Amino acid sequence: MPDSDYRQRLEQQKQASTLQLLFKASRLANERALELVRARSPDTRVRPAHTALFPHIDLEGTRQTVLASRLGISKQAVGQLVDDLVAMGMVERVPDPDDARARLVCFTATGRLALLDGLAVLMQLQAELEGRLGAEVMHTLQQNLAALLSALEEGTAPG
Amino acid sequence: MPDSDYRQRLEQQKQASTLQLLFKASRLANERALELVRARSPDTRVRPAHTALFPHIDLEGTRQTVLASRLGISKQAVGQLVDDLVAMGMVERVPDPDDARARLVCFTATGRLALLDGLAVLMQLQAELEGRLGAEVMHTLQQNLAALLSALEEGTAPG
DNA sequence: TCTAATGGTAAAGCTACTTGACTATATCCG
DNA sequence: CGGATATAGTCAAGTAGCTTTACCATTAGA
Repeated sequence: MPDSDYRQRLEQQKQASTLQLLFKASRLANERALELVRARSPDTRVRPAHTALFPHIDLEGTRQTVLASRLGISKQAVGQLVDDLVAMGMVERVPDPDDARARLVCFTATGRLALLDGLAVLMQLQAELEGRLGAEVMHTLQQNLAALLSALEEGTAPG
Repeated sequence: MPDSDYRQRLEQQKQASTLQLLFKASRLANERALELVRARSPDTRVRPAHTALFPHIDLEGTRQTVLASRLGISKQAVGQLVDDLVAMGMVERVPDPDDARARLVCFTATGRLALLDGLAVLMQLQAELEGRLGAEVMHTLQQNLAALLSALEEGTAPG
């Protein structure tokens, strides 16, 4: 393969790199959010994987299997994260009245406060980014990401 | 805290979830790409972390520290990935004529073919998504992601 | 009522990193 | 020139965030 061909393909790659942008942006945003959390409460033991769970826990409690499917991860992974959150006093597992196998993951009072605090961090970062990008870009980005997400979910579901 | 307040905050969270969309989309796209790779060559030992390196390796070779900074990960992490790729015969480490400490990571002939093959996979996925979202959405998504990325990089650099 | 599905746990392993400590070479400077 | 400091890379160990496999308890369906 001559160099010229190779270089040409590399050019194509650059054009095809939306997905790589996605990966890198995700990584960086994650890191940045973690920085903010640590700056705000340096002794926190809550990690992003935990906070990712938070918005999916309903007020009346949510089963772990439901959390797993909402997050797109295994129920065991959810179990581990919930274990951690229970140890931190953020959530508790209460028996599900409708099914003796199941338990509902519910926030404690502490957990709710932490949720709101975490929310504040996310909004801070979001506001920071919006300040640089403009509200419109931020808005269309959200729309397009949502579309991308559903396209990705569509793609795997029927297979 | 009354429930009504709590519910209201949750609504805010939903609005503030661009970043969570980003995280989830990134995860899914990664998985989808991996599926495609495995469908194409079931016995491959190359993983996404390896292929992420590929577009950053220049034709004339690239130092590991440079790769690390381009990818935003530690030089040790790059070292590990390059170790793997060397074992697979994809790349080789050649001495840097300008610096006896350094070595240049270069593609082997095998590596170049693998690169082009991986590129094809990425473009396939990209085309698949573009088919669902439309070229325009895909294009603005790329633009916006690039903007987001530079905003994120700006944010950490001066700190 | 037997069977299959579902909710969850236990244990181990894997990927993709990180940190800290170290060596070898290079560069700047008095 | 010599010495401090920076840089390229390696080695070893640890961590985060999952997964897979195996299993138990309960429930739902034929």
